[in-house]
Order: sequence, then structure tokens, then C-alpha cells
Amino acid sequence: MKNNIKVQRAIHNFTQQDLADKIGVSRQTINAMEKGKYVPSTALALKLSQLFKISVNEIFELEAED
Amino acid sequence: MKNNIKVQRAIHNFTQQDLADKIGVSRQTINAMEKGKYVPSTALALKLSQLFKISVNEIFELEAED
DNA sequence: TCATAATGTAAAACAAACTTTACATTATGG
DNA sequence: CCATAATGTAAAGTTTGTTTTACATTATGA
Repeated sequence: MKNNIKVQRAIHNFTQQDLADKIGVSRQTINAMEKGKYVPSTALALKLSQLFKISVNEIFELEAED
Repeated sequence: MKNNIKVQRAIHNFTQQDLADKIGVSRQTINAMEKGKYVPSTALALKLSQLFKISVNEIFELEAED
């Protein structure tokens, strides 16, 4: 699973902490997600989608191994 | 979190078992998802999105309590 | 109607997401 | 250069997704 959260965050000029607060998770969760350390829940994905005003499919992309 | 997996499954004429096999989860996972018993991972959501050829946002919808 | 497919459900176990705490490293502005 | 903000990372613990097994109920077709 790839994602472009870091880019979206840059576009919106949010720190990891900002984003964490806005969607209600810890900063480490944001960091780990950006680093591809795990795959978030669909609820989280939809919250990012709302915040960034782009679709979940535009944020996340499946890879071969998924 | 609402979803319309059951409807999509009907459109594509899949049983819960069919769908489970196609996306690589157990039938109970499909059943529980349809029943709203839990929120799947984004990986699962993307697989459903691919299979049904519609976006994740068209399958899943956040609700007030999420 | 009878056999069988499909669905609903539940409990126990396991895997993965997510939090908390804590510290180290890297940017950035004054 | 120095202070501080931002990011990276790690370990332990909690919560939640997911599997497995098992059985009960509801549809469906012959």
C-alpha cells in the first residue's frame, strides 16, 4: 500500500501533529502511515479523504503484495 | 460507517463466499462487514473498489459517530 | 417437500492497528 | 549558533479487525 499523505499534508501546510489532531489519532500514527509501516482503517482513510477533499483512491494505492 | 457491499454484491451476482474468495478474506468477514459489525482495513476497501469498479468513497460512507 | 445453498451469528484465538511514553535526529528561525 | 519545532523511531500495552470452527436459520430449486 502506497499513499501520498505526506504530499497532501505539504499542500495543506499541516504538520504531522496538526493532521493527527484534525483526524483524531496520535502523531505516531500519522508518521507510521506516511512511512508505510501499516495500513490504516477505512474510517481513517475516509477522514483523510474528507479533510483533503480528494477520494480515498487518490490517497491510497494497492501494490502487488497487498 | 455505512457501506453498500450487499448491493454491489447483488449487482455482480456474488454470494458472500464468492466475494470472500475473490478478495481473500473469510465469509464471516464479508458478512460482518455487510452487517456493519466492523470497519475493514483500507486494503480491503481498495480491493472491493477494484472488484466493483467504483471508488472507495462510493462504497463506504462515514457517519456522525465515526 | 426435501435437499442443499446461502446467510446469520457466536466464541475463542490470533494478527494488526493504534496509543502512550520516551528519546534521538533533523530542520528552521531568530 | 542556539533554541525550538518537526520528524523519526522503538517498546509495551490496548483495542479492533480477521480467522476458524461450529451451528442455526432462511431461501431456492428440483
